[in-house]
Amino acid sequence: MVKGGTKRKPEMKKITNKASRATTFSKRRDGLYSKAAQLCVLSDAQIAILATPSSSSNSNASFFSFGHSSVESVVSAYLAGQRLPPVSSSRFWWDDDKLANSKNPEELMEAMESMKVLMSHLKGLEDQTLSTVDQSPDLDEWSEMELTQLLQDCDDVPPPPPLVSNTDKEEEDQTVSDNNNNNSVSSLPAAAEKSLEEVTMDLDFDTIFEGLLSYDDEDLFWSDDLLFM
Amino acid sequence: MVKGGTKRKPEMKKITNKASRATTFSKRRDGLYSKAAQLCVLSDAQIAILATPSSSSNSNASFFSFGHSSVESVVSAYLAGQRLPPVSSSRFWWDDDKLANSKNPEELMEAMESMKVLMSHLKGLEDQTLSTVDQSPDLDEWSEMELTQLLQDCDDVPPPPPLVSNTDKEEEDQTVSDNNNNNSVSSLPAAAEKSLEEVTMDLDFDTIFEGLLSYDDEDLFWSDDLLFM
DNA sequence: AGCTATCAATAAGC
DNA sequence: GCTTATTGATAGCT
Repeated sequence: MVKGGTKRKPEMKKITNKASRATTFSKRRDGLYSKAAQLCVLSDAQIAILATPSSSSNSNASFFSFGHSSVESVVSAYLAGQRLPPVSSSRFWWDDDKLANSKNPEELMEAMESMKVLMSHLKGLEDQTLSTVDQSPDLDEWSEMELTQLLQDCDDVPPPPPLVSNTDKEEEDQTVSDNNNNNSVSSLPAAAEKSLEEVTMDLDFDTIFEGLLSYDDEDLFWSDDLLFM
Repeated sequence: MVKGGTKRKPEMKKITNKASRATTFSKRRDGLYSKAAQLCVLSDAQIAILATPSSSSNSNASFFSFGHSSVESVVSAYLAGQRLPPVSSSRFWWDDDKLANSKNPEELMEAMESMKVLMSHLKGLEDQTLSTVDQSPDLDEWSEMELTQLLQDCDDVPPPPPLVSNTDKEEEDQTVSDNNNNNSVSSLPAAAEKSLEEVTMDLDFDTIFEGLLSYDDEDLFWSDDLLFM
């Protein structure tokens, strides 16, 4: 039969079939990242994209960053996003209303400490991997090293339970520090059980590269700002 | 003559002509936001995009958010991004290396305070505008109210100068608290001099809507999660 | 800002 | 995952 040609203008509403929805999300997200990468190269811009699939999906949230952004700022934002309960209305715990309204200095200090610890670990992570990154663009190699440390660090960083509001509508919501919760859309401990290749996939660095490299090689341009990747 | 038809496959490298680069950035950014909005509707996903044009451009950074994200988390992230010097390698001041390595409790507390003030003001902003938002989808109306407060708040929030690293290569870099610095890519005080419509443009809420509404009306679907906008 | 010829993204089917 | 007809995005022009 014809392999294409049956394509019709899709209705702009939520795709009911779960498998189709996941496929569409994956395809279109790749397209979105590719577009963003092109825009960055053409216009010398900085772009960051955070994409979280619907909670009924099995895939994890992925983060995309391009331009001048450093690796650790990407990972930092990614990590920070991971610390949320699946259906929280605020994307980062420091956006939480309780924290915004808090008059308790200790609570604020605790939040700041959590952030400091997170950043310190990310900084150490950077120092540890910098030499490998600079000499080779081999993603799998340094991603493995980075992620090993990343996942290790994650267990060491105390999450700030009093700062994360309990979501009103999620009955099965457990504590943030529950490391064995596989139902979480994108908990790091769950991710640790996957192969490192899969985790790298979730970070979508390879998707970014595929998108860029799919362009004709002779047309491809690497600016200094992109070389750190 | 023919109006189209001269299009050729563009080289994937930085566009040298400044005007063309700005045009391309604007067009492709709109396309990117439109794609993101479609992906959100089709796949029930949450997407956030932060796009900063090249520093030689006159246009401001814009932020895009869709899905479950609340308005204030969008504005919060937008505001936070604005507080950076133009060519800083870290996107948010709390990602700064100095802060990450700091052993000074006062410095950390100061950072936390800045963040708290920022969030408190954004919370108050939300309370003030909530009634207007709920009853009407008229963007210009509540955006004007919100932005008036937003710009007011901005002057009240003390920036954290010791926490922002001095960029190595920017000689003309001034202090962050210099409210009259028009060379800043996207300083809020500079934005305040524009009409409120233009500022709203920078926030790109209307672009988002245009993108969605350009679809055939009968095919358009509004989920509950989108109604808050 | 608007137009249209090209070219890229992708929905449906293997 | 791979393929291809179709739809959508957009470069160059005005």
